This record gives sequence, structure tokens and C-alpha cells, in this order.
Amino acid sequence: MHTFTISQLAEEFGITPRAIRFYEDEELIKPVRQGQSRIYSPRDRVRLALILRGKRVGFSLIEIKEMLDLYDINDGQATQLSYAIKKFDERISSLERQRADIEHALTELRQGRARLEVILSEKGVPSTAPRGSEAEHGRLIGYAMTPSAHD
Amino acid sequence: MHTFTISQLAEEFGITPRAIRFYEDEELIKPVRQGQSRIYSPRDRVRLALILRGKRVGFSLIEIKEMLDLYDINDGQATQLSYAIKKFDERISSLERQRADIEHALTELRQGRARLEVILSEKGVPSTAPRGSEAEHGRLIGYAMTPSAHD
DNA sequence: AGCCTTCTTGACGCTTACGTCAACGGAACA
DNA sequence: TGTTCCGTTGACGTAAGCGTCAAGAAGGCT
Repeated sequence: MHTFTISQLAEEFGITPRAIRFYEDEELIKPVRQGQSRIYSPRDRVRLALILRGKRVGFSLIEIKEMLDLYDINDGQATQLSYAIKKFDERISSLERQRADIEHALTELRQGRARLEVILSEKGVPSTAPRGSEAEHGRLIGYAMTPSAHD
Repeated sequence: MHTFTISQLAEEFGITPRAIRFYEDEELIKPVRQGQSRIYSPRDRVRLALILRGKRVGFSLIEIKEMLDLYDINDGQATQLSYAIKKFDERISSLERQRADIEHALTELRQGRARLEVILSEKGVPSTAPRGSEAEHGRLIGYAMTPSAHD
């Protein structure tokens, strides 16, 4: 079966071996040992990909560990399963909210960009190609924005 | 005009005064002073909301500060405007990617949840109401997942 | 045998985003 | 006047997520 060294994975994912060892310290991966060297299986590689994806969407390593542990459950008791489902639901809600936040931020950024384009072209320098919608005048986003972002 | 104290804003947004003062140290907000006390305007309040939204979507305080500074530009030079547009584009790309990651994660979480439901009901305990799609058998996500999450 | 490269295990350092005292300053109220 | 609440400014502490040496083992090349 195909295996990987730590630096192979590090290069493939654009991280350092140090980071990967750290994930092992935190018990997110457990590669087998050949002598004292670490040997990573395809399964370990997938876990690493999941770790990095988790990080990108804003999870802490501890949260990622919890989720990976949940992924590994396939013989749990009913109570454990219910707990897992609850965890998943929490995670889903959190992510849905994060997605909504990102939509908001994207809308604002696109408007801001359009506004900048207008100012720029008004100065007689039609440079960068426009990317989104039309723009209006007035101040850049800012105070007009609806402060709907409470917790 | 309506103003706010630090603890009013802290309570409204579910954070501590300490955090708000920290944002001031990092120059993300600049409330006026009445004697030695801080007085927050509605504008400051909106900035605070933007800071928290930025945090939720994974930006660092420094990045948030940069963006807030960009929002404040309305008389910049052409070169500065171009730079700002570039920054916006980078931000937009980053956010679009993050959104895609979240979509992936959500899909996987929903599948995982469905799988857990199946296992649970097979055990004869039809408890929680299903939330999304159908489910299949086999291992929970895990190794079967396409490791497409590279950088 | 000597050297290079890649791996290992500590161990300390650093940044971010605050928490947590400590000590003090005013307004308000009995 | 004393106490009780806000508020303030340091200053130090902390958790997360690694970076960065340091020092050594282990294999391969010449």
C-alpha cells in the first residue's frame, strides 16, 4: 500500500513537518512508526486534508479533533450516537451562520469595490475591469450599513 | 445624538469591556473622551459590529483594521484606489474560497448526520427528526472522501 | 570511514486576542 | 463622609498554533 513521509505530506499540503508533528501531539493523527520515523497512510493523508479544511472554515484543532473522532464512530451506543448527532447539528448551525456572515461580507465588499471603481474612473483612469454590479455615490458602506450582526 | 458607554456596547454585543478597549489599543475604534471615560457614537457601534462580523468570518484584527481603513477612504489618490481595489479583490477571492470550503463541510456534515440517523434507527430508537437527505451505508465519510482540499 | 540528507525529540520563543488582577478616579446616594 | 458603582490605566497571565534552534539517530553515497 502507498505510504508517505512527513515531508512529502508537508510539501503536498503546503505546511511544515513541525505543524504535522504538532497535530500528532494533539492527537489528530496517529501515523505508524517504522523504527522511529513516521509513516503516513492514505487514511492519514485524508485526515490531514480534513484538518486543513477544518482550519480554513475556522475550527480550532480541538474542535477538529472532536469531529474526526465523531467520524470514526461506527459502533457507538445509542446515547453516544444521539450526542454525535447533536454535535453535528450544532456544527451545521454554526457553519450556516458563518456562511450567512460571509454572504453579507461579500455583498459589502463587492459594493465597496464598485464604489472604488467609480471614484477611480471619475478621476479619468479607467483601469481595472469592473467585476460586479453598479455603484452609487456617497460614503463607502460604513455607517449606512445595517448593524444586524449581533450575537 | 445618542451615545453609548463601553459596558452598554459590551453587553449588547456579548463581549467584555476589556475586548473593546483592546480593539482601541489596536486602533480599530477611536471613541471620544468625556474626561477620561470613553463615549461611543453610533458610528463606533457600527464599526464594532463590523469588527465582530469580520472575526466571525475568520479575519484577524489587523486584517479587519485594514478593511475598516479602506472603508474610510473617500479622497484617495488613484494609486491608493488601485491598491484598495486590489485588496478588495483579494478579500473577495479569499471569502469565496472560504464559502466553498464551508459548502463542502456542510455537505459532509449533513451526510454524516444522516448516516448517524440510520445507525440510530437501525438500533430501533427512532428519536431525533431527520434533517436533510437520505443516507447510505458504510463508514462515516472518512477515507472515501475525495481529498480535493489542497492549497 | 566520512559526509549528506532526512528524520527524530525536546525545549524555548512568539503572536493573537484577550482574561485577570491591582490600584486608582469620579459621580451618586444614603 | 463613607460606600457603592461605574469607569480608567498598567501589567502580567494564558491558550492556540506553530517557528526555531539544538542535538542526535539512521540510512545512503562515494
